[in-house]
Amino acid sequence: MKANKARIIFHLDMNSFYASVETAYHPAYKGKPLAVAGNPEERKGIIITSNYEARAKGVKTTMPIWQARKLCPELIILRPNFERYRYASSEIFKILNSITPFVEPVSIDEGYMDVTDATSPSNTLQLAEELQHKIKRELDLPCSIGIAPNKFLAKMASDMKKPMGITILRKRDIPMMLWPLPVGEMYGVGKKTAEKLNTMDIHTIGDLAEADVYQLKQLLGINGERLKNRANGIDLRPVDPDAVNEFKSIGSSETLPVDTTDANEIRSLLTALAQNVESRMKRKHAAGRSVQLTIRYHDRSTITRSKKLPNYIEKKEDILKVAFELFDLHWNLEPIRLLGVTVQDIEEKQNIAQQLDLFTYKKDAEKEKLYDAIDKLTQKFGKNPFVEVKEEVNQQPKTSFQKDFLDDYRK
DNA sequence: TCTGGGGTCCTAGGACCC
DNA sequence: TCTGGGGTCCTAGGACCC
Repeated sequence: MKANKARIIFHLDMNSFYASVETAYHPAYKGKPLAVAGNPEERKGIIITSNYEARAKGVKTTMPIWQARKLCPELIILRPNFERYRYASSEIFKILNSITPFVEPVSIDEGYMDVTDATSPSNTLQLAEELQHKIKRELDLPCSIGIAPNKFLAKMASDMKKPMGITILRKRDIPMMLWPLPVGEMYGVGKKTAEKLNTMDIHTIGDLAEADVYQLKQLLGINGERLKNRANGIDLRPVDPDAVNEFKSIGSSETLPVDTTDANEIRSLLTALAQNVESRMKRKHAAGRSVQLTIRYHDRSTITRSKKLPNYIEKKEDILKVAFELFDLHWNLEPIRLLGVTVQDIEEKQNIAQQLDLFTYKKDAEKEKLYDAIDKLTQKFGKNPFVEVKEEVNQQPKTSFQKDFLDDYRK
């Protein structure tokens, strides 16, 4: 990236994605109010996505189904079909990648592209139109595209015209297009932050742009400064195609059909959650060093309890052992609404091969071999690299001496 | 008659070490 | 008889986003 060249960033946002995919599969639903929702027999029966016809009747995401039906009796409600959405998503990103390798997926239905070197400024709008039409033509899916010199402005721009909109937001457009918006509509400002900003008499993005940075930092910490910069159109984050692979946690949670205190039910749900986490970790060739348990009680109060482990783990049994341990330690015996299991501090296995090789196979023969090696190397180097931890070798090399030892041991 | 499930990032306090 | 200051790691919770 040439430093002096202004970037051209696209933010592409699929319009009511799940609902649009369903309509593409069932053309007969076109033009009718439609929503994708969980099981209406259970309380997870809430609206996940609705199309524009349904939104016009007041149907909104997270609304319970019974409420949506009241607002819109003719609403077509479908169960989610995630394989379908994942497949559509991968087809979309194939199209984006055919234009430039600088594509950063942010979620299943949204991504950034750095097209600086894939187009010239005079052809940018045409490129966006072609892209939008191609996705519509080939997949029958509508999207909106924001075009701007950075990610934040592109994100705000893609939100301005929906569905099937294309919006250009240049630096010079900021005072007219961005500043009049309520501060709560800014990406990164939720309900709580908006309330806090209101106490500083900041109501629009323009107010935020000229607010005192020290006061903002007092109110919001480091985020205060960042938000002020964004409001002024400053955002230097690069489009990072690898970001999608740098996940840090994998978790699974589920709301029970009814609150429970039944030990068997709890055990079997935790087992299923651990199983789910294991298989997704396997798919991503990952292992993790920390397990977190989430308990949501009948009154929706939620606690999280976690434990950092000496080793990377990947197996269901290992995850489950820690989850049960945390559960026994922290459950207050109140009825439970939701349980969750998450593995954190995740690494791809190829990056932790050394530790897995050396430290998780430490049992028995492997351990003997290791101790022999330590003895031998202690003589060779004149000191024991693990002098303080000989009985507990489950740790990463910290000193260059320990690292040398590992390198030598692996030969 | 209510509010899912998947994530990321930041903050703050306590333990521990120097 | 009293007790600094900095740094890192771990844990829990909160805010936000899709």
